[in-house]
Amino acid sequence: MGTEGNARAAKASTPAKAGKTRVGRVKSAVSAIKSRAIASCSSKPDRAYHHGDLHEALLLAAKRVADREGLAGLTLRAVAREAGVSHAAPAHHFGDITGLLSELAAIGFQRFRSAMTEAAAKAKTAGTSEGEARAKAYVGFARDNRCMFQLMFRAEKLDYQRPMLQEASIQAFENLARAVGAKRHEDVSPDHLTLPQAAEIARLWSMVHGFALLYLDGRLNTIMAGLPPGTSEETLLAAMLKSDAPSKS
Amino acid sequence: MGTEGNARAAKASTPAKAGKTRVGRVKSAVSAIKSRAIASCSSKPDRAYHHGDLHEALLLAAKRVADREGLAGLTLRAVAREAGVSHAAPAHHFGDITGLLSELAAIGFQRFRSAMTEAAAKAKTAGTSEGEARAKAYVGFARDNRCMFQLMFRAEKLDYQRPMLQEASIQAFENLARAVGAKRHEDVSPDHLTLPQAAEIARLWSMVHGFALLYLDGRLNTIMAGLPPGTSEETLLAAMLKSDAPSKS
DNA sequence: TGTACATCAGTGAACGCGCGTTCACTGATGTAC
DNA sequence: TGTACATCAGTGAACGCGCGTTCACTGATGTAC
Repeated sequence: MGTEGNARAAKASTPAKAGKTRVGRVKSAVSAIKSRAIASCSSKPDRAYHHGDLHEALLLAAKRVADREGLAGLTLRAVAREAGVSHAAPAHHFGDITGLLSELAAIGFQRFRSAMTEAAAKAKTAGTSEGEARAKAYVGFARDNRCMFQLMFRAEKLDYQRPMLQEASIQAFENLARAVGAKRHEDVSPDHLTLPQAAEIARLWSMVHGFALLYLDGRLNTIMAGLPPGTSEETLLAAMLKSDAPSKS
Repeated sequence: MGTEGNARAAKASTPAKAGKTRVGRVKSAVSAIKSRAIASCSSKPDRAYHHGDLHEALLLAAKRVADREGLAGLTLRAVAREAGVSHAAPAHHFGDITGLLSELAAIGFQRFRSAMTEAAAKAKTAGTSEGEARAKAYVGFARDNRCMFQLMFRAEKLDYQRPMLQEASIQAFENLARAVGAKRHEDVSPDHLTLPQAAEIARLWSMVHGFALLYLDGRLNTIMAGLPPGTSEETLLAAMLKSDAPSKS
């Protein structure tokens, strides 16, 4: 066992946090982002006193709780129940609820970025619009991972000082910036933006983010109600993207 | 008992209806929307055992609590404390926390709509862009009423079945639809939209809504960090709106 | 090979907290007479 | 004018709930010898 245990050797000298998180402080180091945690449903054999990889199991459990109970039901105790361990166990790994949520959100950002990158790659080979594919993947991720998405963009629940989350979210953003750069046939550096570049990033991001959130909160129903019956959100999204301004370079 | 030693004023006795909310059930009728509740900071004289207008006072208190403590701190007991009444009092007026939040959100939608309408009117007389004025008012409202805005668009906390909230939010939407119609020089009926009309409503709404939320959650900082120091969110918003597609009619 | 030992992941009982809800009660009020 | 009364807004004590946190403890594990 001790699949992660060796990480202990590499004592986390990350200056960010003091000793609250006992186990987790090491595992949540930047490099430790484990996207597999959520993606793969590991079939563990019966576990004994020592779980083996409770850290990952807790993240899986948290995802399940979020999907089932919503964000409000996502507590340390609920996650422990879901994972079948004592309610004090999660605190060992994540310190507190913010630690758990921040790591969960970090994994979410990773998967989010992958979803968009893959969609863009597929569009490229298919010869369709990369930007549109990315936008659809953005909204699709929000739809299929409702709670995860809400969590990722709900600053009050997260600690963006945690390097793991910070890095994951910044990478997702840089991906977006680069995509806009490609669209404009410019070399867009996220660190040095011109106002027109920033405006276009903001415009595309806001548009697709707003659409996703209005959709999740059911506010788009007000629009859908005025359209012919049977029209789907996908149709509306596609029409919206088509009506969007062409990139000016 | 009456340890508070406060005032009384007029009285709002009204016949009863059915339902959980004892007092509130009547007051929360559709027509009873009192935007003054939040707008005016009434300076009541000392009230006695009977408050006079505790219903309104509780809404005022709720707004203050939300501004100070955030959405998570907005509980029936906190509102009661803020208003200086017993913790059981709010249940008399709102039935439960959802009742209080829904009514608060309804008032928010009213003020929200007014803010945009007034901004558009001012722009009209000043000869500047009405649409841009509306968009700036949208984001400005979110900035100045952070928690209220979050509440208004956080479906999980609200009961949109309540007529007061339903009506207020629908009116806000119809206003938006009409504004888009004016921009397109078309007669836009929210009940019968063409797909291009719906797409433009969705595009503008999503854009401005997404911008507001990304701003509130601090996500725009990632963009701002790439711009010359001192650039404000207002500048970015203005640039974004300028880069937006001209309405096609 | 076996044994002794240090490590530490995970347990479970206990604690205090703030919450929503309930309910018998209090007392201010308007109104009927 | 005064009195009696019904109404009901607001009180405050009590209850149960789920939460996070703490901490002494348990026992599986790897390793040194």
